This record gives sequence, C-alpha cells and structure tokens, in this order.
Amino acid sequence: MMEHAQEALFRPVRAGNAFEETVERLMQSIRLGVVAPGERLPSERELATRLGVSRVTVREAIRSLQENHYVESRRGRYGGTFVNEVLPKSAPGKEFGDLHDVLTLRKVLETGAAETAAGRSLGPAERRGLRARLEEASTSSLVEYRRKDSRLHLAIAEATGSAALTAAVAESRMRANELLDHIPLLEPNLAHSNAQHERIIASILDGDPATARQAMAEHLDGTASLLRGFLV
Amino acid sequence: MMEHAQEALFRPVRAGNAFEETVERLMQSIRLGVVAPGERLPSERELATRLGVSRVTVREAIRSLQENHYVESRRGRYGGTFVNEVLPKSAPGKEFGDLHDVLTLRKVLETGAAETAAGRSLGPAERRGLRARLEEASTSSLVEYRRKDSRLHLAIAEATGSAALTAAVAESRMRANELLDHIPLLEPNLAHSNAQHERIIASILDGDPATARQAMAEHLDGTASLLRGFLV
DNA sequence: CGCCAATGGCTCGCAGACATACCTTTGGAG
DNA sequence: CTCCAAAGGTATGTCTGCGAGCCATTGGCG
Repeated sequence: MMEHAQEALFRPVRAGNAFEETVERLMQSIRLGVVAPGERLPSERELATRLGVSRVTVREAIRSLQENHYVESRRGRYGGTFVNEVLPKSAPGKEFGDLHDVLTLRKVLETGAAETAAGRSLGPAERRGLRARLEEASTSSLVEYRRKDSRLHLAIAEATGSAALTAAVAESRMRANELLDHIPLLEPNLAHSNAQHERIIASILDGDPATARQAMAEHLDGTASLLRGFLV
Repeated sequence: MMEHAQEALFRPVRAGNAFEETVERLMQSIRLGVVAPGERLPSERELATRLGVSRVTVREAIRSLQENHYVESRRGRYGGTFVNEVLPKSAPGKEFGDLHDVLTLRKVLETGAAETAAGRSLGPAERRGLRARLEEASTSSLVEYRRKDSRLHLAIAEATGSAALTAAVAESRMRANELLDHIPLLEPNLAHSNAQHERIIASILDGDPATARQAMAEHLDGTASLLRGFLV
C-alpha cells in the first residue's frame, strides 16, 4: 500500500460539524468581500437551501456572527442580515505549521487560474467585471485592501469558467488571509501590488496566458516571501 | 454583492452524509490504487479515527463495499478488510455536465504539481518512489493501467510536499476517472502515455520545472481531447 | 496447549441536525 | 388605510451519527 498518499485520502471526511462549517462559509463571504459591508446576506431560507443545511443551523451560525459583531439582523419585509460597516479584527491566528502547504497550493491554483482565464475568450460582462475589480482594488484604502484584493483574485478564478476552481481558490485564499492578517500592510507593498494586478489583468484581457501566469507568479511570490520573512 | 463568486462560496457545505462520504473515500483509495488488490485496509478503529467518523459509520461503508464485491472482511487477529483481486466494473456514470470543470481543475492542479515537484530538491526516497511508480505504470496491463497511472500522478503530487495539494489532486483525479471509465483504453494510447510519463518524471528528477509543466500539460491534453471526443 | 492481543460484529442511549409548521415584524402596493 | 409578501423568530418531533462498551473469532507466542 502506498504509505504516504493515505494521508491525503484518509484525512477527516468533514472539517467540523454543520454549524462550524456554516460559520466558516459566511465568514469567508464577508472576509473575502463577496458580501461587502452594508450589504445584505441572502435570506436564512435561501442560505439554508444553498448551503444544504437546515435553517436552524443557519440561524445559529448567524447568531454567532452577530455576537462577534460581523452582522446585524432586521426583521420584516426588506429586512435581513446585513454586514456591519466596521468589522472586528480577526482573532489571533492558529498554527503556521502548514505555511508551505498553504502557499504551495495557492500558487498552483492562482497561477493556473490566471493562465486559464487568459486562454479563454471572455465575454463583455466578464471583461467589465475584471476591470471593475481592478479599479476597486487600486483605489482602495489600506483597511479595505485585503477584501478588495480577494475580490479581484476571485474574479480571475471565475473567469476560468470552472466553479470547482473558483471554490478551491476561495478556500485557499481564506487560509492564506488568516496568515496575512498577522503581518503589516504597508503603502509601498500596496502600490507594488497594484502595479502587478494591472499587469495580470492586462495579460488576461489580451489573451496572453504565459504572461498572465508569470505576472501572477511574481505577484504571489511577493506576499509569500513577506510571509516567510515575518512568520519565521 | 459579487453575484457569481457566491456560487462558489454558498455551495453545499457537505457533499453528502457521513456514510456516503466515507464510502467515497474508501472507494477512492481502492480505485486510485492506493490500496492494491489483495492488500488490507487499515482497521475499522483506525479508519474511524483518521476519517473523523464513528466506527459504526465506517462499518456501514465497508458493508456497502462488501455488497458490491470490492472488499472482503475476515475476523480475528491478523484479520481485517481486504481488497478483492477482481474488482467490479464501475457503475454506469453520472452527468458529464461538469466536464469543463473537471478538466480545468485537473490541468491547473497537475501541471502545477509537476512544476512544483521539479522545483524542489527531492530526497532519495522520493526519487526512488517516483521511479518505482513510473516502472509500475509502464509495465502495467490494460486492466490495471488506470490504477497504476493514478498512483504515479499521486506520487508526483506528494513530491510537492503539500498535503493539501495531494488531497486536491486525489479528489480531482477521482472525478476525472469517473469520466475516463466510459471511454475505451487502447494500446497505442497507453504506449504514448508511457512515453509522456517518462518525460515528466525525467524533468522532475532533473529539476526542470518548465519542461515538467509542459510535459504534464501535453499529457493531460491528450486524455482531455479523447474525453471531449467521446463524450460530446 | 493455553493465553491474549487485535480484529470484525453488535447494541444502546445521547446529542446534533433536520424538516416542518407556525408566529411576529415590517414596509410597500393597492 | 388595509392588506400581504417576505423577512426574521420560535417550537417540536424525527432521524442520523456518535461514543462507548461488550462479544466473537482468530492465529501467533510463550
């Protein structure tokens, strides 16, 4: 029997209980900026359906987010659960043991996504979306940057047309952000990042897969070495 | 709110119930050749611990595999659950709707894995392992080929040193194999495949990331176009 | 030959999650 | 001004899955 591949195949079948996984997902949608501050989450009933979980569980998860001041709920028609304008700082993080793991997977997924997106013929809506995210990120303030950055990277993943790849990128990005939250974000880094973003998006819109991949690789290597420097 | 990224983030939190997911994992370990025919699965108690699931659930999953003639169990010390020498043909498959999805993610993950593996300095054990899997695949019979092929590709993923990447490759490969089981496997394809394997492994062992990536890409494109041809 | 460790086989009670139904609040439409 | 659709809030009975313990079987070791 292959001894090592077992570790991958016989890993736990579920990361946590339904409640924890639901909290995690809602958290991700907020932290990655998919639902921005001030905006409304889908209704409890809709979330229950889409997440494949009972409404009770969704409500418990939302209550947990309320208690941590991520969201507030309002009743009545046109009510709902809204993301707070001011979000709490992320809890002091977990282990850094899987730093290599996280960064390796992230690089593989995101360089692959950039290359794939550049190799497709994108529709006008997709092209507009990419440009809009780029604009958002480049004009973002320091505090919003991580969220806008994630939105841009997610948009690139979406442009591959593969839902599975998008999901994998979201997951990987969330794990990377947990680490990134522990290192300072500086103006010069941000400016550099924006320049790289522009090059990535330009290559994708130009349909130049090789350049897109390389630009994304350089972009990721930047934050990777920042991380390695701060966390070692 | 980003409308499309929601589809990734608000997807179902769990693919199925604990039983189904456990069956899926055990199936994978057999179909991907991680536990070969004649070999023994880990004990029920060990599987329960590693899969993070109760022993009752593990037993139900194993019983399901027994009823489908994948495994047989023997009691007593030095007993256990053993993979049958003759495995049933896979059940007639599901939908091909996500063909693009599967192939896109597979290509991203596996070309990335090959490149990453080639960029690392591998230990003697890893190098031996890769050569052994290559040899196994190249001398394999038609009926065993898919399993040996998967073992080789998994070994490449393992050589990246990232457990998360290995797990992702295993998952993606399983999905791809479900599709591949519906198209014929021909001698010429097999010979061609073996030649490509040799080039991939050689580049990895030589520490040539660019060539490793390109060789893997060509290899995957081969089966991808086969698939697209047969399934459209 | 007898012991015993490790395996599969089995049962029962509890906690988590679910489906369903109903209640309460709210603000726009008619 | 009234109605009502859509949202959050609440309650209940059911079922899945889990933990824990015990039984039955087997083959090597002393």
